[in-house]
Amino acid sequence: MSRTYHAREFARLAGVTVRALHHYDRLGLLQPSGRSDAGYRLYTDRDLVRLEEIVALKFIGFTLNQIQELLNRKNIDLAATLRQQREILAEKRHGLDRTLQAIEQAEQIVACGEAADAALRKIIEVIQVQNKKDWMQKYYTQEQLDGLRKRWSPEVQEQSQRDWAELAQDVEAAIARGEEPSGEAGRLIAQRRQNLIGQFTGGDPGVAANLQKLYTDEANWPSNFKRPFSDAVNRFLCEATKAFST
Amino acid sequence: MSRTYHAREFARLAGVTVRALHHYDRLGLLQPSGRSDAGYRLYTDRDLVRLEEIVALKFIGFTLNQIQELLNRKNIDLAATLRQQREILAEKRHGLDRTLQAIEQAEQIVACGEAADAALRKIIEVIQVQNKKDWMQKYYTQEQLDGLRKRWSPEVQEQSQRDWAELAQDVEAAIARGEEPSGEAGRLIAQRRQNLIGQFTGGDPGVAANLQKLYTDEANWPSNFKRPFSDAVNRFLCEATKAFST
DNA sequence: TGTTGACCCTGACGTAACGTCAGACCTTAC
DNA sequence: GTAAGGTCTGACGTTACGTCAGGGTCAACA
Repeated sequence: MSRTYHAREFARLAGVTVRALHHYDRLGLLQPSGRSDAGYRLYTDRDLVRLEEIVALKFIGFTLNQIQELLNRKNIDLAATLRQQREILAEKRHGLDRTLQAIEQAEQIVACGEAADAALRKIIEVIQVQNKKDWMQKYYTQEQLDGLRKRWSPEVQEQSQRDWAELAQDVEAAIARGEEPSGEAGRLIAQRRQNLIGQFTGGDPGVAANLQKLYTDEANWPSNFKRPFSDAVNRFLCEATKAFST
Repeated sequence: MSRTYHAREFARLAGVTVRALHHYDRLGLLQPSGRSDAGYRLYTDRDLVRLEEIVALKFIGFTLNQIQELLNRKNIDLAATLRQQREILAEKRHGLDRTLQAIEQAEQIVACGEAADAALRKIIEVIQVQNKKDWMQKYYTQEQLDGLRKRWSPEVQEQSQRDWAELAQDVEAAIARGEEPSGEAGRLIAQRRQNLIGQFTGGDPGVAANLQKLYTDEANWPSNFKRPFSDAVNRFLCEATKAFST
């Protein structure tokens, strides 16, 4: 009843190649039930079941090593395995989405008639922004991130970027005019800084604390992370804040 | 003005490793502008521009070989390049989506308390269905596929599958009773077949013609494509159709 | 001057999952 | 007997580097 198959026929049953069968054989992942006198591999229906399991697990993204472990250890928790694999693939898809966004933004720039290197720079920027995001997320709890996402729409974000840039300019101007951080100009600037930070934290002291932690941890910043202010501006801001912290 | 960088420093500027720089050097993808007396690689700001281009192109999914071609050939059509790459990535994401769906269906089966192999078989089934879809799509034009998608909801599809299965059973019964394809039973069956095909084609003669082409092209069917009817049923259907084709 | 520690070099091997020869053997049909 | 088609093993190629291993360089410090 249980007939045997030669390599080619058996391979076609599961939609793989003969060479793949050789490969699985050498790995010990699927060894044929027997050999003919001439040394030909002879597979059976039981082998087919195993091969189909292998194909299925490979399809959902496991490596051959993982499959070997899964199939050897007898009582696999398939539910957990599937969930874990689903999460990994979902993460991958998320990464693809972000890459696609980067390309789309670059295409926009090309469409606007900009030069090629401007578009490539845009991609680099998107990469860096995303790296930055990933890295910053480590500093906040999941709830804080959820709150931030609600509060921090792209428009708000852009406005905030402009506000900070303007603040930086004004600080430079103040320094150029020889103002002291402890003077009236310093007070105004410290206040504006307070407001901007408040906008970001949304009044949440936990977020504020973590922002502080992130900011003072400069030693651990990723290398290609550009610092927001020049040293001089930074010092002025610090001094002003110290002088007028309520 | 234009200072030079040693490997480590230069690598950090673009967020890559020293070993990657060695690699790009050997490939000729990015050769340092100079070497120190001791043989150390010396990179310049111009090298940095190139490295950043490389990183950007790599990020959006090009291989190093492709990048080399792109950067060497001077006037790249970046717009076309980006579009093409976007399409490739979109296709990849689509594949991921389908894999995720397969996992979710398998999880459902596990959640229903079924055994592990039932879940894995489900995955295999999903793979085969998708392969089948991909393969069948080659036989229809884009417009025909659009029309089919509208007409062919999952429910309709399931109903159709049941109808075909029922028809096959009735044919087997007719054969068992010794009925002739040219008899009254054959006429009824030929009519039911006509109706089912009409349901699929939606009356579109182009779709009907391509379905016919697909069906008669059995020699080219993928190997793991299971044929819908047994030979006997198939023959009966053919004869009946021939006898009563209007 | 010698030494330490931080860099740098090249070359060779490893990775994952097979594909692609190359050289040799088996089977079967005409 | 031979020609066609299937099978075997072994070796190298693929991608983008990581990881040693063995050996040189540079700056500072004792």
